[in-house]
Order: sequence, then C-alpha cells, then structure tokens
Amino acid sequence: MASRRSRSVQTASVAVSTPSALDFAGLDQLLGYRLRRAQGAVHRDYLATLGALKLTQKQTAVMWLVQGNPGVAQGAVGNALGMDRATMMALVDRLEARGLLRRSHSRIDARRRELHATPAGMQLLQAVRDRIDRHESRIKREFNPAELRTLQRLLQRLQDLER
Amino acid sequence: MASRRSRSVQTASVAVSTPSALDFAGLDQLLGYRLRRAQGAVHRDYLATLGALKLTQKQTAVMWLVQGNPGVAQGAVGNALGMDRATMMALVDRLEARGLLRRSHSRIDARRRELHATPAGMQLLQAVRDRIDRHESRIKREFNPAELRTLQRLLQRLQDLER
DNA sequence: TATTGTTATACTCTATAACTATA
DNA sequence: TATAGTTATAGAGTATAACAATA
Repeated sequence: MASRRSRSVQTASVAVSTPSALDFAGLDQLLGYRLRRAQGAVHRDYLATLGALKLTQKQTAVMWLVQGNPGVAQGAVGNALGMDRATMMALVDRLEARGLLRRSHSRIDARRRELHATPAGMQLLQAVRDRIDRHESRIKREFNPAELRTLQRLLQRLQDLER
Repeated sequence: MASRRSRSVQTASVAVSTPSALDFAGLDQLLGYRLRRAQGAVHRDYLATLGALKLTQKQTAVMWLVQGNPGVAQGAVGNALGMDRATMMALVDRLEARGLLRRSHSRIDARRRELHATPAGMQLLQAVRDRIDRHESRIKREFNPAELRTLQRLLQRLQDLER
C-alpha cells in the first residue's frame, strides 16, 4: 500500500532536527498538485506586482475582454473564461460597484446585458497591463523561447480537457 | 500597444451573429492566464471525479502528507505546501471537525501541534487516492511520457519562483 | 422549452493583524 | 527576539438552486 516510508517518528531525534525533510510520498508526482503549486506561485507574484491596483487575475481577464469587445454580452465573457453565470454575476457586480464597467440593456436581445468599460476602467486596465508586462517578463524569463512555446501548448491541452 | 484588433463592433452584424468569436486581444498569450485556465479545467475534473467524497485538492494534499509523516508539525505541512499559517489553521480545523485527523501537543516543543490521521481519515484518503488515480490517468493521457516529464519540469520551475 | 440574467446561499481558499505561549 | 499556533475578520472565487423575463 504505502510504497515508501523513509523517516518516521521512530528516529525522533533525526525527524526533529530536520523538519524540512518531509516525505512527499508521491504527492509531487501528481500533475494536479504540480499545477496547483505553480499557479499559486505565479498568483502570488501577480498580486505582489499589482500591489495597490487591486485587480485580481479573473477581474483583469474580464476587463481585458470587455475593453477588447465593447458591448459584449455578460454571458459571452463568462463563457469565454470558463466561468459559471453566478460566478460571473458576483464578479461583474464588484467591477460595476467600483465604477470600472457598466451594464446596459441589449436592443437586439432584451435578455442580454452588454458590458462596457468606463473611462476609469480603461485607465486602471492600462496601469494593470503595465504591471502585468513586468510580471509576465519575470516568469517567462525562466524559459527559453522553445520551452515557453511548449509550456503554452501543453497547458492549452489541459484546458481543452473540458471541451 | 494593442498588436491586434481583428473584429470589432464596426462590423456589427458579424459580431452579433457570431458571439462566440471573441477577440482575446492577447489575453491568451499571458502565461498566468493559461496556467489559471489549465488549473481550472483540471480542478473541475478533479471535483467531478471525487464526487461525493468531498475532499478538496488542498485537503487531500494535507491528509496525504500527514499520513506519510505521522506526527508532523502543523506548520511544517503548511510550509511544505506553500500555505499561510492562518490558511492552514482553517483547513486543519475543517479536517479535524470531520474527524479525519487529530492534533496533539508535541512533547519536544510545546508550541507545536502534531498531526495524525485518524482511522476514518486513512480510510477516506485511500478512497480518494483511488479516484485520483483515475483522474490523473485521464489528464496524463493527453501527453506522451516525454511531454509529461517536460511539463512537470517546467511547472516545477514556476513553483520555484518563490524560492 | 431554452436561454440570460438574477438572487440567495454556502463553502473554501487566502491573507492581514493582533494575540498567547513557548523557545 | 523569534517561532508556532490561534482568533477575528475580510475579500474573492466557485457552485447549486430557484426564479423572472425573454427568445
């Protein structure tokens, strides 16, 4: 069952003196684990780089698409970003409350809400983009061009798992 | 600045009839974005595979390490998994409330809390491991052995960004 | 009937700050 | 002084279920 069991509590003095030497017992072989850890590290670097601008990765993605597609339907953005409708609602509510975007009624389909970035939203997004340039440069610096292309391609394949 | 701008609202009829053709405007070139989307897709497959077992990725990682290192200090686990002490507290509180692990006082260092998996915790973890085997097989199936090694290595490099 | 948005609700992760006790 | 754990608090993402308006 347990394939390995190197140090245990039996050799207490050793275990205590080297608390960092932890047995991962295969956990670090799980792709899901590695992916989560990598995402966590990148996310923390993102937050540190953004600093006081206070726009999360998700919020940035929404603002980015809204600015690139003025009047896009709320559901279309959520769909493009793989987000639930309810999740999208909460997110857009926050952005709207901060005055970064506004909802308007579609004249083509009365069910739809069209999203537009406000001037304040565009201005913030530009500042965010500048910070993200630095953040992306820093993390991409870890790879050569071929490695970067490979990584992007393999990540895309994981994303395509859910159609 | 904006390197692309393929379809816009100018060709309104086209934009409306093809709401799925959304201009990502370079968003999908961000490594942080791709990483988050890949993680989201894998996470949803994880949740679907785990079903009623109700153990999150983080909780699984903690149980995994606790079972592999009986009596390990709470802080050591959080440290190994890149988690804040307060975050770790909340997580262990939930696992303890469900009877999956227990805290005990360390006799070596009275500040420490040693973590042990309960029989119920071990039993649940085993069931979770079986599901994860299927989950991991499904996502790893997307890659050949060389690609998988490459992906793991590149993800590890991102994780190492924060020392 | 299906789609779009909405509200209510709940859970988890994450982090900051301040506190206790121990080293 | 520094460390380990704790508590309080807050924000954000995620999801389910039920509902209204519209297609």
